[in-house]
Amino acid sequence: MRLSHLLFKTQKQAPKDEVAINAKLLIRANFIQKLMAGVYSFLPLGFQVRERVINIIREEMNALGASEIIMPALHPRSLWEATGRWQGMAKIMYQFKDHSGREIGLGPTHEEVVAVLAKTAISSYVDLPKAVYQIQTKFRDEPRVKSGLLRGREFTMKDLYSFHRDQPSSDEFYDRTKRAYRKIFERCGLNSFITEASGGDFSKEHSHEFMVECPAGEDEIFLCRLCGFAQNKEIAAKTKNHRCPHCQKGVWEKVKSIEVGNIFKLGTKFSEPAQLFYKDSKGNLKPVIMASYGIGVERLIGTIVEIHHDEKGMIWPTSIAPYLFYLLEVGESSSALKKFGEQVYNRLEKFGVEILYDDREKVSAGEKFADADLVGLPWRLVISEKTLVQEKIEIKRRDEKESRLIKLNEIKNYLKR
RNA sequence: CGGGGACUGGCCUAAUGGUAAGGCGCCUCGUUCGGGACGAGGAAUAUAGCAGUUCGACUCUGCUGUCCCCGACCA
Repeated sequence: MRLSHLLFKTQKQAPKDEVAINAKLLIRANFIQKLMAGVYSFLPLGFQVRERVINIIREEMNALGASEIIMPALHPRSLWEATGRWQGMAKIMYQFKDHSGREIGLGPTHEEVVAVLAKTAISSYVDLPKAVYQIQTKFRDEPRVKSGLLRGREFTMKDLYSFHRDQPSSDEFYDRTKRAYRKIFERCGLNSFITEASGGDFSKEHSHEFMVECPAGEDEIFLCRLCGFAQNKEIAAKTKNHRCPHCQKGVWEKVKSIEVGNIFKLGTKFSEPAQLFYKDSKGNLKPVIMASYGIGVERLIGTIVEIHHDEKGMIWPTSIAPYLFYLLEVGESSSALKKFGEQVYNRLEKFGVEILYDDREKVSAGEKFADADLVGLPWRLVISEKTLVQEKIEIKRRDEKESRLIKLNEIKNYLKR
């Protein structure tokens, strides 16, 4: 991709009212643009990141055996009346009337809708277990939007719902999903802690939150680095000597963190109101056991920026970087140099190398270097008089200082995501 | 929802009661060419909105809006 083809315009200074690092960097680098509080457009580079994150999530969901669907954002009031959540979630749910006076809500979550949907698909124990997920826009009238992408009003959520005959089946899938979630976050360059939390409205049992330790986080959790046990501060056990209540050995430490995912055992809370029943092998009608599992895509992206950056800009994990290479030329833009740059770009592009070519003219070398750092692709390729005479290119990792010269065909050693 | 702060061209900042100015960015020309280069020239839908005080308001007062921060809230 040529930089000149993108909507690309960086800013030296972030808008003064932005405090959150993720907002400052993503806006400066033109990955996103704020339309209103908590509502963002994703521009070409931001869109690429979002797509890559979504693909990782999708791969892990498919590996679980879940199938992808997509459900509407527009929900009728009646559906939400059945579970009592039209009133229960009124504060956070956008609710309005359409032209005919029909009452509509914008979906903040999809338990109600998915339960109805499952009614047609599930009638017998042989239909179970099943799991479906979607990657879809959610709307929540958050009382307080904050921290750039970390808490918005319109955002993409991957929500997974599983359906089971009984609790053991649900528990087994729940545990597999737990592992899938950790893997997703790990693939995105994040170390997450599985944290016990209250079940909220859903369940008396604990739910689990996936927390990433980060000073920008709005949550506080207690965790033990020794055994990995963690609880959020609402339910955290009081401990003697600040020792881990689980292993009794490690320090029971309080840290700031960001919730990047959460999972709930729903039991029959949604299946009963929706009359989602199945017949067991003896012909008895039983309510389906459900569980739900969510990941906020934009929040995940914001978290990655909070964790992976330096004073110059973002440092994207290779797995989700918008492109692998940032190619630029420095030195006087003699025709030979420019020609070599074009040649290198065209050859790499032809080989399918994921490369972003800073082909802007009348832009100083310093500015290109600064933008390369800000955008934060894993590798920077530089072409100059020095490299031209040797018919080589200079390569440098974004997070390392040293660069070296390689022959063009050696690029194949750097293609791995 | 309670509290606090901010609001001047696309972005940052100056003018604190008296001609709305500068930098980045943008356009033109020239010189540069390994870390946000330099010179000359140019353009711009800018004082958030509405009232009020005043001879005169970016500046003071009130109301409204928007954004940010702290707290509450967060299936």
